[in-house]
Amino acid sequence: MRVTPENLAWLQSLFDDPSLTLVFHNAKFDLEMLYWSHGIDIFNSKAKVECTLILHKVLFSTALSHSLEYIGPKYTGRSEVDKVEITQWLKERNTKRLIRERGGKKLGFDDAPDDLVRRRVLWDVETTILLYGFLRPKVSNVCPDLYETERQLMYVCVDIECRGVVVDLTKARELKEKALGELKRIKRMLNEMVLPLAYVKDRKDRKTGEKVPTEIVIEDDFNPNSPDQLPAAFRKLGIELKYKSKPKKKKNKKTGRVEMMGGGNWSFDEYSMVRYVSKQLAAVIRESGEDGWPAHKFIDEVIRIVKAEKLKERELLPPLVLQYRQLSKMVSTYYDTFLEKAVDRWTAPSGREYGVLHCRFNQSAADTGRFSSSDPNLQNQPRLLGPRECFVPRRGRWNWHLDYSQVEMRFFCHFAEDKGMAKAIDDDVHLYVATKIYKKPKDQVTKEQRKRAKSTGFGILYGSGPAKQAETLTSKGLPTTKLEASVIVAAYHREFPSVRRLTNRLKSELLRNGYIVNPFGRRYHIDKSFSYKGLNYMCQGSSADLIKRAMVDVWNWLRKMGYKARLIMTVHDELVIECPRNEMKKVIPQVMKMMERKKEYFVPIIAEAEVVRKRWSEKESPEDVGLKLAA
DNA sequence: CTGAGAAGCCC
DNA sequence: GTACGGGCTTCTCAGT
Repeated sequence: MRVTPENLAWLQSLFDDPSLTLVFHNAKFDLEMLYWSHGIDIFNSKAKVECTLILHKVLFSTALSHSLEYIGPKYTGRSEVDKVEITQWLKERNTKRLIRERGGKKLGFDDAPDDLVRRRVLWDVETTILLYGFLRPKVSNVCPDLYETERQLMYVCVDIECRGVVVDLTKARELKEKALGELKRIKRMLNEMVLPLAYVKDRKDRKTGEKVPTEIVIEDDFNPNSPDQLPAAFRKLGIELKYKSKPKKKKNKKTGRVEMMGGGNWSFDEYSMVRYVSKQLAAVIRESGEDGWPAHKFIDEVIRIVKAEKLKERELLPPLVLQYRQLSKMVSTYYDTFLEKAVDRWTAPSGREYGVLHCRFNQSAADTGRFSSSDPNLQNQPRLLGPRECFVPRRGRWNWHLDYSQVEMRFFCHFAEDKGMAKAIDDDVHLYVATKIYKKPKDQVTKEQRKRAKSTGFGILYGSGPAKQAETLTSKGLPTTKLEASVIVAAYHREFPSVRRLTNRLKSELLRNGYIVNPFGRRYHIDKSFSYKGLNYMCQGSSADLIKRAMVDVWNWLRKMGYKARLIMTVHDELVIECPRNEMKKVIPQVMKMMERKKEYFVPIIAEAEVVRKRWSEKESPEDVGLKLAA
């Protein structure tokens, strides 16, 4: 079937028919395509749109995959034969040789014989319908409300993605040039230090296929990002390599097996690098990270210290490489991406160029139920460095960032039902935990002790033990042995016995049922060997489902009321609303109210507001802009 | 071209 | 006796 006006009209009529239920697998994709590319009005659909991907997701949040290919055969008994047929057909004809003979043309579905295409599409359609028949009754029993939230959330996502966010491309260009300049300077210094660089590597002989040790010489361009060149550079400068990466227990998404992944290579992450330099330099590296120093300041300071302390010149290698990595990351992951992906560009009267970034928000990617974001990912924009300077509100609007205050900790309190922690949650939980662990009054708890308590609290939330706790604390500049960490963790459990009760409860529930379920009805099937993840899934997942509920409520309310304010993004525990100034007083307090849950849980769940007038990097408090939000 | 591993950015 | 949660993107290198 082709895209013709008649066909589009027919599609629109389907959406307008209140007696219909339209079932898709990954409906969001189709809705977005129909709306964005073909102008179909999906938002006022009278027909009910359902999605088998989401049905599967709410029942099996942690499944390896939610794709039709994966779950179709699994639950409907349909074979993959009809589907594979066309893939096979294409594969046979898309070999390198055949493509070349054809003059570089790669074959697609359009080129395949009609009957193959038809069978392929029919497979999708029939499998989806069968899947719907299987999943929908289960969902109606298990978690109808959760599903309904996710279902409506599809429209919210489509709206957010199509609207996009505005970026200042002139600023991106400026920041990129600046970073490039710094990179040049660092590269010059590094080249001076390490070139020429020689190392030996096993290379496969073209003829025999044997591995032969081969000497490689880097004459004029050292690449700090190269896993081969970096260790060679360290060795050449006489730095003894000490630290190796550790393997991690992971579930292989392809095989579904639990395997040890990675590990065994020389490690040059920041944590290791800091340990290769004197403590004065280590302190600078840490401080610059915490405060987001500009590159030139960092480099100058590092050089100053090496001179002042009469350190060996080679100590410059680790910090310079770290700075090089940071800058190249900013350029390739952020500035370049903005410049490449921004669309609908325009030049303002000021002469600055702007554009719109349409990233994707995926409501079904994370095991816990959280949102993820990609193409580009808006959820990992650096907090302290340049990229946030590029994000600006639309004309005439301010961006309101409404974030839940310590929401995962609050759900943790809720599940543990710990009265002491509950009392301290609106004040300073970490300080409170410190008073208990160290048996000291508030005013005698040192900054360090609070830091340790905070880290321990998160460690517990993440299911970590003494070894990892010690590592984390040490990496944060608080040297801690495994033994010391185990003392702190023990003290934590001594003071908060409710936490052990909670983890035990989750564990036995997991062993009994094979899954645990959060207050919104979302199920987590977790491998027994990963049962320590249960607590985190409950806290992270409940937070995710709460904000998802709020997003749907807010979006529906804004539409109903006819406001111009719009949701433009979410960062896990934060909603961003672009709001015309004349609507702020009405909209923002109401949105916060819709996010908050002051009575439903063991502790109140509350939101806080900040506002962006010019750039994301310059968030202000409501008082700063003279807006008083009613409590 | 794809996949693995390492690194680093976010909550 | 164990063991830090959830994402995404970039780079390099090896093997297809």
